[in-house]
Amino acid sequence: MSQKLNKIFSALADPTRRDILMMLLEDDMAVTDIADPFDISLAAISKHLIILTNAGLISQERHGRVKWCKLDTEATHEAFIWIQSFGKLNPLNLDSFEEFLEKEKLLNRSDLI
Amino acid sequence: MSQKLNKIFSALADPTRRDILMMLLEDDMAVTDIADPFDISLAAISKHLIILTNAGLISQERHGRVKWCKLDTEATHEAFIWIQSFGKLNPLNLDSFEEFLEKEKLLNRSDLI
DNA sequence: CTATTATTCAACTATTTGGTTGAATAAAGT
DNA sequence: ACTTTATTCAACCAAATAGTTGAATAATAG
Repeated sequence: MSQKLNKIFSALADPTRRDILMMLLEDDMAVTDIADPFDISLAAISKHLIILTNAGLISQERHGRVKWCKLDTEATHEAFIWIQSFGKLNPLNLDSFEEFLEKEKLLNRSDLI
Repeated sequence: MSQKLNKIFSALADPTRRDILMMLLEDDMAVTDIADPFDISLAAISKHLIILTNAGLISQERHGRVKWCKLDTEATHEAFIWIQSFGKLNPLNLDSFEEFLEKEKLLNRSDLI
């Protein structure tokens, strides 16, 4: 469990990997398509995807020569309940990620860097 | 915001730091007392505390020569809502961390390593 | 069969991380 | 004043991380 949380949180610690997860919120994607918007090599993206897979945050399935990546919410759930255990939190009932982003923009504008 | 999440998640990625946070759930503590149960140097613990502070996960307040550390749930909250934005999660209503741990033991015993 | 496309491997590099030790600072206790 | 206690600083080290490039593998298309 500790090992698993290590992997989950260090996977989430990288902004490229968080971006990838957000892209996968919209739809499952192939490795090359995931790499497209980024300015780093395909090999680097491939490594990120392996890290996300080992953390259980995504799963990959090969179909022919294309490897499809999809979100796997189970690990996310695990991190979620770990954090929630700290209590004193206000769980939100957001219907969508867009709503979340909007609130972030309004509340934390100073913080965007 | 991205910067802040980088710091929060990489702070949470280290098991020593997560242990420290769990200790602080019980009560505020001085640096030396936090270091006591660990097998690493006081200087190493001091560094961990600086990382937790920079991530906003704890706050430190000096009283005389003793520096008291306390949980700061705001940053935790931020990570929480980020993760929650992935949806498809089952927020739990745990009354205590003990209850959380018990469930973890029962459900994930295979996973303790 | 050959070329193209999708993905990963291998070797390498620079930077970051988590640890060490010994010295430094700062506040209290005697 | 001197000693002890609490914490951090500085310099160092080993291992991990995120990136690179070029070659390798594997499946599809022509």
